[in-house]
Amino acid sequence: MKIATWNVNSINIRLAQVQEWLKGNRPDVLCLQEIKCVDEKFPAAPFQELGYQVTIFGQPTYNGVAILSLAAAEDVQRGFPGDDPAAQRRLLAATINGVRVINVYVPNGSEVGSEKYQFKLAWLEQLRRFFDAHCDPTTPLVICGDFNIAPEDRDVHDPALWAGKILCSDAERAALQHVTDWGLVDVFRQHHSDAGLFSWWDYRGGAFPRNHGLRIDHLWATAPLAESCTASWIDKIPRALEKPSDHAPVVAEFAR
DNA sequence: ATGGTAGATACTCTA
Repeated sequence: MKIATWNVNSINIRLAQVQEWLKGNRPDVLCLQEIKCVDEKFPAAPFQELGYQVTIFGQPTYNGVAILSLAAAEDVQRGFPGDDPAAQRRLLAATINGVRVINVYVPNGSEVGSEKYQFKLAWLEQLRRFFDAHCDPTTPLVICGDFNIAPEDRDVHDPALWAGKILCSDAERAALQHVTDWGLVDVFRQHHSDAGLFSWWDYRGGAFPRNHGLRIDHLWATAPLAESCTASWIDKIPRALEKPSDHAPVVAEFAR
C-alpha cells in the first residue's frame, strides 16, 4: 500500500500536474492540502477517470483538504468532532483498506507570537485531544499532510537563520512532539537520517535551485503500521516543473 | 530590515 501527501496550493491550478503524477506513481491514497476551492469546484471527474475515489472537505479561497483513494473511503470524518460549521477546513479522515488515514493541513502560524501562531498551537493541542478521544495507537493509522513544522534542525537548510522563527520555533516543535508522543513514528526518518532533505521551498528568492528548503510535510504512523513501512521518499520532480506547487509530494510504501 | 512569489478574490459584468 502506497500512501502519499501533497500540498498542491490550488487543485485547479495544479490539476494537470496531479493527474500526471497519479499516472506515474499510482498511490493507493493521495492526501491533498490547500485545495483552495469549495467542494463543488473540485475537479473530481478527472481523478475518477483515473480510478480514484474523491473525498473532499473544501472551503472558499483558503485551506481545504481532500483524499483520493483507489479503494473506498469509509467512516469519513470532516474536521474535528463538534467543530463549528464555519471552522477552517484542515482535517479529513477516512478508513481505506483497513488503515485510518488522517489528512491534515496544520495552520501556518504567520509569525511567532502572533494571533495566528496561538491558533496554530491551540489547533495542535486539539489534534492531540482528538487522538486521545477517538484513535487507538495499537491499530494501523497514518496521519499525513502539511504540518508547517520542521521537527528538527536537520530538517532546515540553515538552522541558524531559522532558529526561533515560524515553522521552527521551540513551542511549535514541542506542540508537534506532544501530538506524536501519543504513539506516532515519522516513517520518512525510519529510512533517511541525512540533513538537507526537504519537502517545501519558498517561491521567492530561488530557494528550490539552491535547495533552501524545509521538511514540513510528513507521514507519521502508529507502530503496527510503521513497522510495515518498506520505503519513504520525497519526490522533487514536480517541484521543478513550470508553475509548481511550493511543496513536493511525500510518499510511504507499506507491505500490507 | 525589507522584499521577494503565487493563488483566490473583488470588482464588474451577465444572467
